[in-house]
Amino acid sequence: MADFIDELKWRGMLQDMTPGLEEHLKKGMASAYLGFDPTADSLHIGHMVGVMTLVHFQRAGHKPFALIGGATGMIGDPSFKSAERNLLNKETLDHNVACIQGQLAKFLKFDEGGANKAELVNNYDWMSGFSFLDFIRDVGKYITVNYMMAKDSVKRRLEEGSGLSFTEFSYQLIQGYDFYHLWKNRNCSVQLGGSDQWGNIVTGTELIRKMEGGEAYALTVPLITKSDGSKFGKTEGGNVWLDPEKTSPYAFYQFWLNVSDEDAARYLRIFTTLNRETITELEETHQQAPHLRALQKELAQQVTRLVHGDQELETAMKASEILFGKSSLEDLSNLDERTFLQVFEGVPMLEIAQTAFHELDQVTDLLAFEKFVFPSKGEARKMIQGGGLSINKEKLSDPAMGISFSLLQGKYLLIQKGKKNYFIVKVNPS
RNA sequence: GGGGGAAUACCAAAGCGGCCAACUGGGACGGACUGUAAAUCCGUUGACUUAUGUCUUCACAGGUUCGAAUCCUGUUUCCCCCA
Repeated sequence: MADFIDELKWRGMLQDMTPGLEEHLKKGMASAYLGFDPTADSLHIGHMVGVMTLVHFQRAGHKPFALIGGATGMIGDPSFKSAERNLLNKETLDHNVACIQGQLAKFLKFDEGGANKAELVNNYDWMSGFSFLDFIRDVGKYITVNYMMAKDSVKRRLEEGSGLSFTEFSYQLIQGYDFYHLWKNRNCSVQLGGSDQWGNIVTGTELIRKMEGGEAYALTVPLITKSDGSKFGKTEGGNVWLDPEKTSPYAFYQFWLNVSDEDAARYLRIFTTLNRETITELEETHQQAPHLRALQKELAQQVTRLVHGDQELETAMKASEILFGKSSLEDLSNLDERTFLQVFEGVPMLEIAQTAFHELDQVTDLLAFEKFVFPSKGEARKMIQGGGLSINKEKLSDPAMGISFSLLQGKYLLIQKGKKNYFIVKVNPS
């Protein structure tokens, strides 16, 4: 069985750790936790680094806890104060917790894991009944304000002069208490987290030592970066979510496929469980034939399969093939309607009555119809003249041409603006 | 409070009476090339349109002129210098 620390090291996932952690883990099965904020009903790929850290922890024979910040998520928003809103919020949180748990189950073994099966805990369970007075007396007493203010996260805010509410200031104490609670009740001796969590985590180990003289450890993973300096995990459309409703498996697959060469090798180490030899091999393959993009393909397939399963991966690959491969009108015609709709799921679709459709004179009339593809005929014309428009995969050359395209499945037209922008026109009989 | 300067399209920045819908760079969007990449090259970038046309723009409101983004007056905002 792989050694957790070694594993993280070669994967480039080890930022920092407290002394003694390595020895501690060598003694036998240990437990660690990592927190997620239930701010939405889905995780996004930024969370996956944390998830994978837990995965490696479990694969190394240890017991992972995924902590959902039900309590911290609740106090995070000061506008939810009234009892009524609070209750509503609780429902949302429950919903979010349930969704996130479902997603985590794809990565971690919750049921069949045996002694080191994963567990989900929610800090709402132990924080909700904790009175403020009890908290500041039993917990706050052990940590000095001086200590808390020395944290980078706090220091920076003070220096910026942007202000820091007491609530935000106390956050590290609450997170510290979570660690204490799990250490005390669940024998959880390690907290994992992103490098930005170092200060909060260490407050926890400090609390454990002060309150009970106990020993606990911290380990952080580096922030995921992109080689061009832009923020990881964002596309023009926003976050890349794990929820297929929010980010289609196709878009998800495409995200990974489009990762730069430099990033691909790193991401392969971080986001997949492929072993060292396999990755090294892929890197060599890539070196010899970079245009084949072996790294990206493997990365996209691995991660999409992990998150969405084989079925969805297959559809995503098929869709990519049709959208970007050298597909023709013939290939399109050969698709059955179900596959067609699946491939073009999420593509804007305009429904148009047959009578109205036949009244259109030129292509530009169609393209500017209800401002669907273009806001004006002028723009449509310019795009056609620039050679940037295809219908049913066949490039248009004359802006003044009439409409004489064969409808796919007798009712669809596939309009393509540029390389990646698709639109579908559906002609309805009647 | 006194003196000087500036406001131009998504951003930056030319233009200083007609040749200006406005140079140029960036960005954005297309095309070629390619690896659905990078780099490079090309095109488009006020609106409607395709006629060698119309309309709306150069802080805002007026004025001079056949004609102004360009000159004059007032207003607003910003910058610099002196108190």
